[in-house]
Amino acid sequence: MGRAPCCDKANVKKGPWSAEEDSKLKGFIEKYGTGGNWIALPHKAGLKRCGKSCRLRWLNYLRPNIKHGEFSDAEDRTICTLFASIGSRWSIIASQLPGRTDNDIKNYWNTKLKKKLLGISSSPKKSSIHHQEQQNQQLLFSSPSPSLFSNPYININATSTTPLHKPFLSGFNHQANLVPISPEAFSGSSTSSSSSLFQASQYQLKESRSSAVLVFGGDQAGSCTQISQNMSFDNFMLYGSTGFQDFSGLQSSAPLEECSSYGFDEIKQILMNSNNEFFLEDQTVGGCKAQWRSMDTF
DNA sequence: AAAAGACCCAACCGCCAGCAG
DNA sequence: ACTGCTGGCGGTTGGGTCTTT
Repeated sequence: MGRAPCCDKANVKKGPWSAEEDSKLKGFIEKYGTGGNWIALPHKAGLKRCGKSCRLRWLNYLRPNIKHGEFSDAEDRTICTLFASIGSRWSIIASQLPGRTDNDIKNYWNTKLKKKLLGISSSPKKSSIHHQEQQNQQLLFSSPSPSLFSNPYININATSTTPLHKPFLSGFNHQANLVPISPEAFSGSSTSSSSSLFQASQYQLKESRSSAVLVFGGDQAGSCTQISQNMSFDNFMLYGSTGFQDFSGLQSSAPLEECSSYGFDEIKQILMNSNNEFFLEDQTVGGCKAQWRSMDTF
């Protein structure tokens, strides 16, 4: 036997909300709050709606300070970066964009941003899509053009031959106001050892407020190959895991500058010369095999 | 001008985790 | 420990609108 429905479906209205319904719901919540019970709310507010429907309407439309309309470039970048890092965790992504709802971002991603990143025009002929993707891929993978590093939408991903955690770190620079992602954001994808690593990463993020962080891997806090100089690298995201499975040595917390084995120019050169794959050898622990790919893998 | 196709987005659906009894 | 309920979430849908033919 299935679960009992949350409401009497025969007696609830469905479909678009009327202005009168909006007004009733808004007025009630502003006056009494939700009372922590959405199921009972519609009856109290005099609405013939399912509680879930009321909740959705409030959260996505009626709630104060909801931002509607065009997404800014900064918002685009934040969405891209987070999507590359944590995937379709829309509620988490929304929490980094004040005024935006998860539904809004999800719709925006599915209808516009994804296409924008792939360089697909708004009304492509079907046969041209594949060709366009191929072109994009070619551009990302083979061109050593400097434009590669000024394209705000390029994503770089790293994977290990023996993946342990995905992702173990995500660093992003949202304007000057960097907001570290909490370990809870990755529940289900982390282990105790990666949690320890994450704590170190969080510290590093805070310390590099005005610059981007690139981490390739490592089995100790101070051994991650990373770049944190003042460079316009805030559009790049790379994550991966080390080939080492033993995280027990996690205890050092070397300053950022000291644990960088590679400079920006070196990384740039490696990426330009790579054939979709490269191996980074960290002076401390060995290294990690990393790959990068174009956005069409999303 | 009309039909067809594409796009957009509000809303729904079903699953899952957490909690209370 | 088990069960049922609720809130929260992500995926999907459907219908209105816009664009193209």
